[in-house]
Amino acid sequence: MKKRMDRDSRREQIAEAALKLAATDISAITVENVAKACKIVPSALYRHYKNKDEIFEGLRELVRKKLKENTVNAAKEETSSIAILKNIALKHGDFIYKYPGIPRLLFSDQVANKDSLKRKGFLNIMAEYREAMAMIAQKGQQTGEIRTDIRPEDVVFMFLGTVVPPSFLFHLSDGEFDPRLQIQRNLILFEDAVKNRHISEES
Amino acid sequence: MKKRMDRDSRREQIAEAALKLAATDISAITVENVAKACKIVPSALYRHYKNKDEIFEGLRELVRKKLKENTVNAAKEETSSIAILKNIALKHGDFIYKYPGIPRLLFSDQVANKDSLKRKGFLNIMAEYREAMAMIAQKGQQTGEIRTDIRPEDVVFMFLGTVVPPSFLFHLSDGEFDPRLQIQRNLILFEDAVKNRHISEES
DNA sequence: TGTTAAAGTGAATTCACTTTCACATAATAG
DNA sequence: CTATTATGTGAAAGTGAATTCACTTTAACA
Repeated sequence: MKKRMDRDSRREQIAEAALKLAATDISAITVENVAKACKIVPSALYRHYKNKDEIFEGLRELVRKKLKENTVNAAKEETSSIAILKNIALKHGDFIYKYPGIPRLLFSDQVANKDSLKRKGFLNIMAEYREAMAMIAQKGQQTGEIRTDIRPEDVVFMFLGTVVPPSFLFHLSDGEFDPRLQIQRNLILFEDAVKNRHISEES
Repeated sequence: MKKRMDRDSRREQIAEAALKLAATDISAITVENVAKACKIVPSALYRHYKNKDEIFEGLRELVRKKLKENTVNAAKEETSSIAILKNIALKHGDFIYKYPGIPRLLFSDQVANKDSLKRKGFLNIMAEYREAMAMIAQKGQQTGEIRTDIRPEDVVFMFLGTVVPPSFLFHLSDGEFDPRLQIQRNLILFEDAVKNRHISEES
Protein backbone atom coordinates (compact mmCIF):
# COMPACT_ATOMS: atom_id res chain seq x y z
CA MET A 1 0.00 0.00 0.00
CA LYS A 2 1.79 3.05 1.28
CA LYS A 3 4.81 3.64 -0.80
CA ARG A 4 7.95 3.81 1.18
CA MET A 5 9.81 7.07 1.07
CA ASP A 6 12.98 7.20 -0.96
CA ARG A 7 16.26 7.76 0.76
CA ASP A 8 16.74 11.44 -0.01
CA SER A 9 13.22 12.50 0.85
CA ARG A 10 13.45 10.65 4.12
CA ARG A 11 16.66 12.36 5.08
CA GLU A 12 15.16 15.71 4.29
CA GLN A 13 11.97 14.86 6.10
CA ILE A 14 13.98 14.05 9.18
CA ALA A 15 15.84 17.36 9.07
CA GLU A 16 12.59 19.26 8.51
CA ALA A 17 10.99 17.47 11.42
CA ALA A 18 13.91 18.46 13.62
CA LEU A 19 13.59 22.06 12.46
CA LYS A 20 9.93 22.10 13.38
CA LEU A 21 10.70 20.70 16.79
CA ALA A 22 13.33 23.38 17.26
CA ALA A 23 10.57 25.96 17.14
CA THR A 24 9.40 24.93 20.61
CA ASP A 25 12.66 24.12 22.21
CA ILE A 26 15.94 22.64 21.11
CA SER A 27 15.75 20.00 23.79
CA ALA A 28 12.57 18.77 22.13
CA ILE A 29 14.76 17.44 19.36
CA THR A 30 15.12 13.92 20.67
CA VAL A 31 15.60 10.88 18.52
CA GLU A 32 12.23 9.72 19.74
CA ASN A 33 10.37 12.92 18.86
CA VAL A 34 11.98 13.26 15.47
CA ALA A 35 11.16 9.67 14.68
CA LYS A 36 7.60 10.13 15.86
CA ALA A 37 7.18 13.14 13.61
CA CYS A 38 8.29 11.01 10.68
CA LYS A 39 6.05 8.16 11.75
CA ILE A 40 8.86 5.74 12.16
CA VAL A 41 10.49 4.18 15.15
CA PRO A 42 13.56 5.74 16.81
CA SER A 43 15.96 3.05 15.74
CA ALA A 44 14.89 3.51 12.12
CA LEU A 45 16.52 6.94 12.11
CA TYR A 46 19.86 5.21 12.30
CA ARG A 47 19.31 3.84 8.81
CA HIS A 48 19.53 7.44 7.59
CA TYR A 49 21.88 9.17 9.96
CA LYS A 50 24.78 7.62 11.76
CA ASN A 51 23.85 9.35 14.99
CA LYS A 52 22.15 12.39 16.41
CA ASP A 53 25.03 14.69 15.62
CA GLU A 54 24.59 13.90 11.97
CA ILE A 55 20.96 14.82 12.21
CA PHE A 56 22.07 18.21 13.49
CA GLU A 57 24.44 18.41 10.58
CA GLY A 58 21.54 17.87 8.23
CA LEU A 59 19.67 20.55 10.10
CA ARG A 60 22.47 23.03 9.65
CA GLU A 61 22.56 22.27 5.98
CA LEU A 62 18.85 22.96 5.79
CA VAL A 63 19.27 26.31 7.50
CA ARG A 64 22.16 27.24 5.26
CA LYS A 65 20.08 26.49 2.21
CA LYS A 66 17.13 28.53 3.40
CA LEU A 67 19.29 31.50 4.35
CA LYS A 68 20.96 31.51 0.99
CA GLU A 69 17.61 31.31 -0.75
CA ASN A 70 16.64 34.49 1.04
CA THR A 71 19.64 36.45 -0.06
CA VAL A 72 19.37 35.28 -3.64
CA ASN A 73 15.72 36.26 -3.85
CA ALA A 74 16.41 39.65 -2.31
CA ALA A 75 19.12 40.33 -4.84
CA LYS A 76 16.70 39.57 -7.63
CA GLU A 77 14.09 41.97 -6.36
CA GLU A 78 16.25 45.04 -5.99
CA THR A 79 18.99 46.80 -7.83
CA SER A 80 20.76 49.21 -5.51
CA SER A 81 23.05 47.65 -2.91
CA ILE A 82 21.42 49.35 0.02
CA ALA A 83 18.01 48.28 -1.18
CA ILE A 84 19.23 44.70 -1.48
CA LEU A 85 20.66 44.72 2.02
CA LYS A 86 17.51 46.23 3.42
CA ASN A 87 15.43 43.68 1.59
CA ILE A 88 17.51 40.85 2.96
CA ALA A 89 17.07 42.16 6.46
CA LEU A 90 13.31 42.36 6.04
CA LYS A 91 13.18 38.89 4.57
CA HIS A 92 15.16 37.61 7.51
CA GLY A 93 12.67 39.16 9.86
CA ASP A 94 9.77 37.40 8.18
CA PHE A 95 11.81 34.29 7.96
CA ILE A 96 12.78 33.83 11.56
CA TYR A 97 9.32 34.88 12.57
CA LYS A 98 8.01 32.03 10.51
CA TYR A 99 10.69 29.58 11.67
CA PRO A 100 11.42 30.38 15.28
CA GLY A 101 13.57 27.29 15.26
CA ILE A 102 16.22 29.10 13.28
CA PRO A 103 17.33 31.57 15.93
CA ARG A 104 16.95 28.81 18.48
CA LEU A 105 19.39 26.71 16.55
CA LEU A 106 21.82 29.51 15.90
CA PHE A 107 21.94 30.50 19.52
CA SER A 108 21.76 26.96 20.78
CA ASP A 109 24.65 25.19 22.36
CA GLN A 110 23.27 21.73 21.83
CA VAL A 111 23.73 22.01 18.13
CA ALA A 112 27.04 23.73 18.24
CA ASN A 113 28.82 22.78 21.38
CA LYS A 114 32.15 21.86 22.80
CA ASP A 115 33.59 19.78 20.03
CA SER A 116 34.74 22.43 17.65
CA LEU A 117 33.63 20.52 14.57
CA LYS A 118 30.00 21.01 15.36
CA ARG A 119 30.56 24.62 16.19
CA LYS A 120 32.38 25.20 12.97
CA GLY A 121 29.23 24.15 11.17
CA PHE A 122 27.43 27.34 11.95
CA LEU A 123 30.59 29.37 11.97
CA ASN A 124 31.14 28.44 8.35
CA ILE A 125 27.59 29.31 7.49
CA MET A 126 28.12 32.69 9.10
CA ALA A 127 31.41 33.22 7.30
CA GLU A 128 29.91 32.41 3.94
CA TYR A 129 27.00 34.65 4.71
CA ARG A 130 29.12 37.58 5.83
CA GLU A 131 31.21 37.30 2.73
CA ALA A 132 28.17 37.44 0.47
CA MET A 133 26.98 40.55 2.31
CA ALA A 134 30.41 42.10 2.08
CA MET A 135 30.40 41.72 -1.66
CA ILE A 136 27.11 43.52 -1.91
CA ALA A 137 28.45 46.28 0.30
CA GLN A 138 31.57 46.59 -1.76
CA LYS A 139 29.58 46.95 -4.90
CA GLY A 140 27.59 49.68 -3.20
CA GLN A 141 30.80 51.49 -2.46
CA GLN A 142 31.90 51.23 -6.05
CA THR A 143 28.67 52.69 -7.34
CA GLY A 144 28.95 55.45 -4.79
CA GLU A 145 25.82 54.82 -2.80
CA ILE A 146 27.66 53.57 0.27
CA ARG A 147 30.29 55.60 2.04
CA THR A 148 33.82 54.52 1.31
CA ASP A 149 35.53 55.59 4.51
CA ILE A 150 34.66 52.27 6.18
CA ARG A 151 35.40 48.69 5.27
CA PRO A 152 32.75 46.57 3.58
CA GLU A 153 32.92 44.22 6.57
CA ASP A 154 31.94 47.09 8.81
CA VAL A 155 28.86 47.63 6.70
CA VAL A 156 28.13 43.96 7.18
CA PHE A 157 28.44 44.27 10.94
CA MET A 158 26.14 47.23 10.89
CA PHE A 159 23.76 45.12 8.89
CA LEU A 160 24.00 42.29 11.39
CA GLY A 161 23.41 44.86 14.06
CA THR A 162 20.00 45.55 12.62
CA VAL A 163 18.99 41.92 12.47
CA VAL A 164 20.72 40.02 15.24
CA PRO A 165 19.56 41.84 18.37
CA PRO A 166 15.89 41.72 17.42
CA SER A 167 16.28 38.04 16.56
CA PHE A 168 17.92 37.42 19.87
CA LEU A 169 15.14 39.16 21.74
CA PHE A 170 12.59 37.24 19.74
CA HIS A 171 14.34 34.09 20.84
CA LEU A 172 14.60 35.08 24.48
CA SER A 173 11.04 36.33 24.69
CA ASP A 174 9.76 33.08 23.29
CA GLY A 175 8.07 34.74 20.38
CA GLU A 176 6.48 37.63 22.21
CA PHE A 177 8.79 40.27 20.86
CA ASP A 178 8.16 40.84 17.17
CA PRO A 179 11.53 41.18 15.46
CA ARG A 180 10.07 42.46 12.21
CA LEU A 181 8.99 45.83 13.49
CA GLN A 182 12.29 46.53 15.17
CA ILE A 183 14.24 45.47 12.11
CA GLN A 184 12.25 47.97 10.08
CA ARG A 185 13.10 50.72 12.51
CA ASN A 186 16.73 49.71 12.64
CA LEU A 187 16.97 49.84 8.89
CA ILE A 188 16.22 53.53 8.90
CA LEU A 189 19.29 54.12 11.00
CA PHE A 190 21.26 51.60 8.99
CA GLU A 191 20.62 53.34 5.72
CA ASP A 192 21.34 56.66 7.27
CA ALA A 193 24.62 55.45 8.67
CA VAL A 194 26.08 53.72 5.66
CA LYS A 195 24.86 55.78 2.76
CA ASN A 196 27.21 58.19 1.12
CA ARG A 197 26.19 61.59 2.33
CA HIS A 198 27.46 63.75 -0.50
CA ILE A 199 27.74 66.49 2.06
CA SER A 200 28.61 69.10 -0.52
CA GLU A 201 25.32 68.58 -2.33
CA GLU A 202 23.20 68.30 0.75
CA SER A 203 23.63 71.59 2.46
CA MET B 1 42.15 22.81 60.46
CA LYS B 2 40.51 24.18 57.35
CA LYS B 3 37.78 26.57 58.16
CA ARG B 4 34.50 25.68 56.61
CA MET B 5 33.00 28.24 54.34
CA ASP B 6 30.02 30.23 55.53
CA ARG B 7 26.71 29.86 53.79
CA ASP B 8 26.80 32.98 51.62
CA SER B 9 30.35 32.56 50.45
CA ARG B 10 29.64 28.99 49.53
CA ARG B 11 26.63 29.92 47.46
CA GLU B 12 28.64 32.55 45.66
CA GLN B 13 31.53 30.18 45.20
CA ILE B 14 29.21 27.71 43.54
CA ALA B 15 27.85 30.30 41.13
CA GLU B 16 31.35 31.51 40.33
CA ALA B 17 32.49 27.97 39.72
CA ALA B 18 29.60 27.46 37.32
CA LEU B 19 30.51 30.68 35.53
CA LYS B 20 34.07 29.52 35.09
CA LEU B 21 32.90 26.20 33.71
CA ALA B 22 30.65 28.06 31.29
CA ALA B 23 33.74 29.50 29.66
CA THR B 24 34.55 26.13 28.13
CA ASP B 25 31.12 24.88 27.42
CA ILE B 26 27.73 25.13 29.05
CA SER B 27 27.37 21.39 29.13
CA ALA B 28 30.42 21.31 31.36
CA ILE B 29 28.24 22.75 34.08
CA THR B 30 27.27 19.49 35.71
CA VAL B 31 26.50 19.06 39.35
CA GLU B 32 29.58 16.91 39.55
CA ASN B 33 31.94 19.42 37.94
CA VAL B 34 30.63 22.33 39.92
CA ALA B 35 30.99 20.34 43.10
CA LYS B 36 34.48 19.26 42.16
CA ALA B 37 35.47 22.88 41.53
CA CYS B 38 34.31 23.73 45.03
CA LYS B 39 36.06 20.69 46.45
CA ILE B 40 32.90 19.19 47.79
CA VAL B 41 30.84 16.22 46.77
CA PRO B 42 27.89 16.54 44.35
CA SER B 43 25.23 15.87 46.90
CA ALA B 44 26.61 18.62 49.09
CA LEU B 45 25.50 21.20 46.55
CA TYR B 46 21.96 20.40 47.50
CA ARG B 47 22.54 21.92 50.89
CA HIS B 48 22.93 25.26 49.13
CA TYR B 49 20.68 25.06 46.11
CA LYS B 50 17.45 23.15 45.81
CA ASN B 51 18.40 21.84 42.40
CA LYS B 52 20.42 22.59 39.32
CA ASP B 53 17.96 25.13 38.03
CA GLU B 54 18.52 27.18 41.12
CA ILE B 55 22.22 27.09 40.52
CA PHE B 56 21.53 28.59 37.12
CA GLU B 57 19.40 31.18 38.82
CA GLY B 58 22.35 32.09 41.00
CA LEU B 59 24.43 32.27 37.88
CA ARG B 60 22.04 34.67 36.21
CA GLU B 61 22.08 36.83 39.29
CA LEU B 62 25.85 36.90 39.13
CA VAL B 63 25.77 37.97 35.51
CA ARG B 64 23.17 40.63 36.20
CA LYS B 65 25.32 42.05 38.94
CA LYS B 66 28.44 42.15 36.81
CA LEU B 67 26.64 43.75 33.89
CA LYS B 68 25.20 46.44 36.08
CA GLU B 69 28.58 47.11 37.59
CA ASN B 70 29.86 47.83 34.11
CA THR B 71 27.21 50.35 33.27
CA VAL B 72 27.53 52.12 36.57
CA ASN B 73 31.28 52.46 36.21
CA ALA B 74 30.95 53.71 32.66
CA ALA B 75 28.50 56.36 33.73
CA LYS B 76 30.96 57.57 36.34
CA GLU B 77 33.79 57.92 33.88
CA GLU B 78 32.03 59.99 31.26
CA THR B 79 29.64 62.89 31.08
CA SER B 80 28.08 63.05 27.63
CA SER B 81 25.45 60.42 26.87
CA ILE B 82 27.13 59.21 23.72
CA ALA B 83 30.43 58.90 25.52
CA ILE B 84 28.77 56.88 28.26
CA LEU B 85 27.15 54.53 25.78
CA LYS B 86 30.38 54.10 23.90
CA ASN B 87 32.21 53.45 27.11
CA ILE B 88 29.71 50.82 28.13
CA ALA B 89 30.11 49.08 24.80
CA LEU B 90 33.88 49.03 25.15
CA LYS B 91 33.64 47.76 28.69
CA HIS B 92 31.34 45.01 27.50
CA GLY B 93 33.86 44.00 24.91
CA ASP B 94 36.60 43.67 27.50
CA PHE B 95 34.18 42.00 29.80
CA ILE B 96 32.95 39.19 27.62
CA TYR B 97 36.45 38.71 26.36
CA LYS B 98 37.47 38.12 29.91
CA TYR B 99 34.45 35.98 30.77
CA PRO B 100 33.62 33.97 27.67
CA GLY B 101 31.07 32.18 29.82
CA ILE B 102 28.81 35.21 29.69
CA PRO B 103 27.89 35.11 26.02
CA ARG B 104 27.74 31.33 26.30
CA LEU B 105 25.15 31.66 29.00
CA LEU B 106 23.17 34.35 27.27
CA PHE B 107 22.95 32.39 24.07
CA SER B 108 22.58 29.07 25.80
CA ASP B 109 19.38 27.13 25.82
CA GLN B 110 20.30 25.02 28.82
CA VAL B 111 20.09 28.00 31.05
CA ALA B 112 17.03 29.53 29.52
CA ASN B 113 14.93 26.85 27.94
CA LYS B 114 11.39 25.72 27.44
CA ASP B 115 9.89 26.50 30.77
CA SER B 116 9.26 30.15 30.48
CA LEU B 117 10.30 30.93 34.02
CA LYS B 118 13.91 30.19 33.33
CA ARG B 119 13.79 32.07 30.10
CA LYS B 120 12.29 35.06 31.80
CA GLY B 121 15.35 35.23 33.97
CA PHE B 122 17.54 36.55 31.22
CA LEU B 123 14.68 38.33 29.56
CA ASN B 124 14.24 40.40 32.67
CA ILE B 125 17.91 41.14 32.85
CA MET B 126 17.76 42.31 29.26
CA ALA B 127 14.67 44.41 29.90
CA GLU B 128 16.25 46.10 32.87
CA TYR B 129 19.38 46.67 30.88
CA ARG B 130 17.60 48.11 27.88
CA GLU B 131 15.69 50.44 30.09
CA ALA B 132 18.83 51.76 31.69
CA MET B 133 20.34 52.36 28.25
CA ALA B 134 17.14 54.04 27.07
CA MET B 135 17.32 56.50 29.92
CA ILE B 136 20.83 57.45 28.97
CA ALA B 137 19.74 57.88 25.37
CA GLN B 138 16.80 60.00 26.36
CA LYS B 139 19.02 62.26 28.36
CA GLY B 140 21.23 62.60 25.33
CA GLN B 141 18.26 63.71 23.31
CA GLN B 142 17.35 66.28 25.91
CA THR B 143 20.81 67.77 25.91
CA GLY B 144 20.76 67.83 22.14
CA GLU B 145 23.66 65.52 21.43
CA ILE B 146 21.49 62.69 20.13
CA ARG B 147 19.06 63.14 17.29
CA THR B 148 15.46 63.40 18.37
CA ASP B 149 13.72 62.02 15.32
CA ILE B 150 14.04 58.44 16.64
CA ARG B 151 12.89 56.80 19.81
CA PRO B 152 15.34 56.25 22.66
CA GLU B 153 14.67 52.53 22.32
CA ASP B 154 15.91 52.69 18.76
CA VAL B 155 19.14 54.18 19.99
CA VAL B 156 19.35 51.27 22.37
CA PHE B 157 18.87 48.77 19.56
CA MET B 158 21.54 50.50 17.57
CA PHE B 159 23.74 50.21 20.62
CA LEU B 160 22.98 46.53 20.94
CA GLY B 161 23.74 46.24 17.28
CA THR B 162 27.31 47.30 17.96
CA VAL B 163 27.82 44.82 20.76
CA VAL B 164 25.69 41.75 20.15
CA PRO B 165 26.90 40.54 16.75
CA PRO B 166 30.57 40.67 17.71
CA SER B 167 29.73 38.87 20.93
CA PHE B 168 27.84 36.26 19.05
CA LEU B 169 30.71 35.69 16.66
CA PHE B 170 33.08 35.51 19.57
CA HIS B 171 30.86 32.84 21.03
CA LEU B 172 30.53 30.88 17.79
CA SER B 173 34.20 31.10 16.95
CA ASP B 174 35.13 29.75 20.34
CA GLY B 175 37.19 32.77 21.22
CA GLU B 176 39.04 33.16 17.97
CA PHE B 177 37.20 36.24 16.83
CA ASP B 178 38.11 39.22 18.95
CA PRO B 179 34.93 41.15 19.69
CA ARG B 180 36.74 44.17 21.07
CA LEU B 181 38.17 45.37 17.80
CA GLN B 182 34.90 45.07 15.95
CA ILE B 183 33.02 46.83 18.70
CA GLN B 184 35.43 49.73 18.39
CA ARG B 185 34.82 49.93 14.67
CA ASN B 186 31.08 49.63 15.11
CA LEU B 187 31.08 52.47 17.57
CA ILE B 188 32.31 54.86 14.92
CA LEU B 189 29.23 54.16 12.89
CA PHE B 190 27.08 54.18 15.97
CA GLU B 191 28.12 57.64 16.98
CA ASP B 192 27.73 58.83 13.46
CA ALA B 193 24.25 57.44 13.20
CA VAL B 194 22.75 58.67 16.42
CA LYS B 195 24.42 62.02 16.99
CA ASN B 196 22.50 65.11 16.23
CA ARG B 197 23.87 66.42 12.98
CA HIS B 198 22.99 70.09 13.34
CA ILE B 199 22.76 70.16 9.58
CA SER B 200 22.26 73.90 9.47
CA GLU B 201 25.55 74.51 11.26
CA GLU B 202 27.52 71.87 9.46
CA SER B 203 27.22 72.80 5.85
C1' DT C 1 32.43 19.44 77.33
C1' DG C 2 28.37 17.79 75.46
C1' DT C 3 24.44 19.09 72.53
C1' DT C 4 22.59 20.71 68.37
C1' DA C 5 22.20 22.29 63.81
C1' DA C 6 24.48 22.89 59.57
C1' DA C 7 27.41 21.03 56.04
C1' DG C 8 29.53 17.18 53.83
C1' DT C 9 29.91 12.11 52.26
C1' DG C 10 29.12 7.88 49.40
C1' DA C 11 26.18 4.89 47.70
C1' DA C 12 21.97 3.96 45.48
C1' DT C 13 18.22 5.38 42.58
C1' DT C 14 15.96 7.31 38.88
C1' DC C 15 15.44 9.24 34.52
C1' DA C 16 15.52 10.53 29.93
C1' DC C 17 17.85 9.59 26.23
C1' DT C 18 20.77 7.40 22.62
C1' DT C 19 22.38 3.48 20.44
C1' DT C 20 22.69 -1.49 19.16
C1' DC C 21 20.97 -5.75 17.53
C1' DA C 22 18.49 -9.66 15.93
C1' DC C 23 14.52 -10.12 13.42
C1' DA C 24 10.63 -8.77 10.01
C1' DT C 25 8.92 -6.77 5.92
C1' DA C 26 8.84 -4.29 1.68
C1' DA C 27 10.89 -3.10 -2.80
C1' DT C 28 13.71 -4.46 -6.61
C1' DA C 29 16.42 -6.89 -9.84
C1' DG C 30 17.85 -11.27 -12.00
C1' DC D 1 9.44 -16.35 -8.36
C1' DT D 2 13.22 -15.89 -5.58
C1' DA D 3 17.24 -13.77 -3.85
C1' DT D 4 19.02 -9.58 -2.32
C1' DT D 5 19.15 -5.22 -0.32
C1' DA D 6 17.12 -1.33 1.92
C1' DT D 7 13.98 0.02 5.59
C1' DG D 8 11.54 -0.53 9.54
C1' DT D 9 10.48 -2.80 14.30
C1' DG D 10 10.76 -3.81 19.32
C1' DA D 11 13.27 -4.91 22.94
C1' DA D 12 17.32 -4.41 25.46
C1' DA D 13 21.51 -2.37 26.85
C1' DG D 14 24.28 1.50 27.64
C1' DT D 15 25.02 6.36 29.25
C1' DG D 16 25.46 10.46 31.68
C1' DA D 17 23.55 13.03 34.68
C1' DA D 18 20.44 14.75 38.60
C1' DT D 19 18.59 13.72 42.89
C1' DT D 20 17.72 11.29 47.39
C1' DC D 21 18.96 9.48 51.72
C1' DA D 22 20.96 7.55 55.82
C1' DC D 23 25.00 8.48 57.98
C1' DT D 24 29.29 11.30 59.55
C1' DT D 25 31.79 15.26 60.60
C1' DT D 26 32.32 19.97 61.88
C1' DA D 27 31.46 24.36 64.10
C1' DA D 28 29.21 26.97 67.52
C1' DC D 29 27.85 27.75 71.96
C1' DA D 30 25.39 26.92 76.40
